[in-house]
Amino acid sequence: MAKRLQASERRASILAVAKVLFADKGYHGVSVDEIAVRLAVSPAVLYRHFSSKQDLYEAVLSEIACTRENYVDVVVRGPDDFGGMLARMTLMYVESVARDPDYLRMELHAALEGSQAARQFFENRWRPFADYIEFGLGELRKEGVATGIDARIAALMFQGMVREALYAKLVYQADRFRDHSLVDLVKHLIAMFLRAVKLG
Amino acid sequence: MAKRLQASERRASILAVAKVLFADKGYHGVSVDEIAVRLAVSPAVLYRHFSSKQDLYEAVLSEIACTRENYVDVVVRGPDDFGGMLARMTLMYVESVARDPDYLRMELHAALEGSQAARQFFENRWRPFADYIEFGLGELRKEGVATGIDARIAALMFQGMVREALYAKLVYQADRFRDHSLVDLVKHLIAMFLRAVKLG
DNA sequence: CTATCTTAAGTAAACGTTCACTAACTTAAG
DNA sequence: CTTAAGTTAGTGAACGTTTACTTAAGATAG
Repeated sequence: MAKRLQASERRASILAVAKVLFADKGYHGVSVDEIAVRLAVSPAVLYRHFSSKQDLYEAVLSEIACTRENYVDVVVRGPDDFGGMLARMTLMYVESVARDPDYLRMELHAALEGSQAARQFFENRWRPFADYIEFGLGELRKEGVATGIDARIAALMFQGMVREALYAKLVYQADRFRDHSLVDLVKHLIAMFLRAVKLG
Repeated sequence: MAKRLQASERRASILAVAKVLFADKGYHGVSVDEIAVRLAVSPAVLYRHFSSKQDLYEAVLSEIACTRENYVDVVVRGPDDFGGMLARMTLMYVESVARDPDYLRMELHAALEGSQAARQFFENRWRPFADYIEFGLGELRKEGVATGIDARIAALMFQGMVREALYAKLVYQADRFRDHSLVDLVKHLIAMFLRAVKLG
């Protein structure tokens, strides 16, 4: 018999194992038995904590989707120029993703499935950047700089380039970039982005 | 009984139907029976033309992955400045993807599965851009412009921003960009990219 | 006729899920 | 402090379904 855990601990352990497997192979790629085997527990245990496989999957998805970065520290500590702040926010985000790449894969799965969670991923993970860029460029325009830029499209560009760096390093593991660390890559990209919005 | 087709026509019709379904739901999300039903044919027909479900999937994947754009027209017709050429190539690519969004989804599936095809997708679809950017920036540097840019990272940025635009419009269908056509979006992005590499 | 293609009707294995049951812990009366 | 009753966590086999795949017989064009 498997070790007896408190309901809350067991639930957490199921979520942790399911997350790794679902991130790796997607919903249909993982069987309930496989999850149970990894937990060294019988399949029925899963149904004590989740009403169905789908329910477990959605719990995994929403746990990841609902995680938000707290950028307060980043805003407080350091100069408040647009580029510097954006760089600090981005590096914080990128480093947190690098620590847990399963997040990236789950985001992709959610996007392909068109699930509700895909929207949450955007709201909690990317929206802060889009908002900061739209706001920041708006302020700068009042000062007569960064004029003639569509802030929304700039935010799209930013999101795309950061995402591509994350994919290249964490999903594709393209060895074209073996000489650049992820942080290094992101710093280059931000410098280029600032030029793109006429702040370089 | 279903209409009798020549082997080659039947094979092609199977590939066409399987492509739509696999692009939509991924390998494990589609059953052999489902494909057969859509073809109005019995499952055994599939096994006459493909040795297994996996074999059929790989045929779909490699058919898409091996498609290459022919950029000759684009290179010949029009001025040969770096920005103009890049824009024409990109628009040609983007329009071809818009005509067949299943390609995009299959590329994502392949990436998540880490399949061999993922490499082919890059080689046939994105590599031409990466190569053109690396070469073009190299030439420009000799003329003393666009200096101090890492061409490889610039190519990453370019790929990311184009991909993000495609996702936003074709996969996510984000209505933040309902006012911009895909072509419009891409033109803005290219203008920004040129500034990012000091050519704006 | 006959070679080729399609079909209906299967197979065994894997799937998600539920079941009757047992082991371990918690509680409170004697 | 014991001990019996009650509660929670876990088991493993079995359920009905769906899966990928096969076989043997029927239909049709050349």
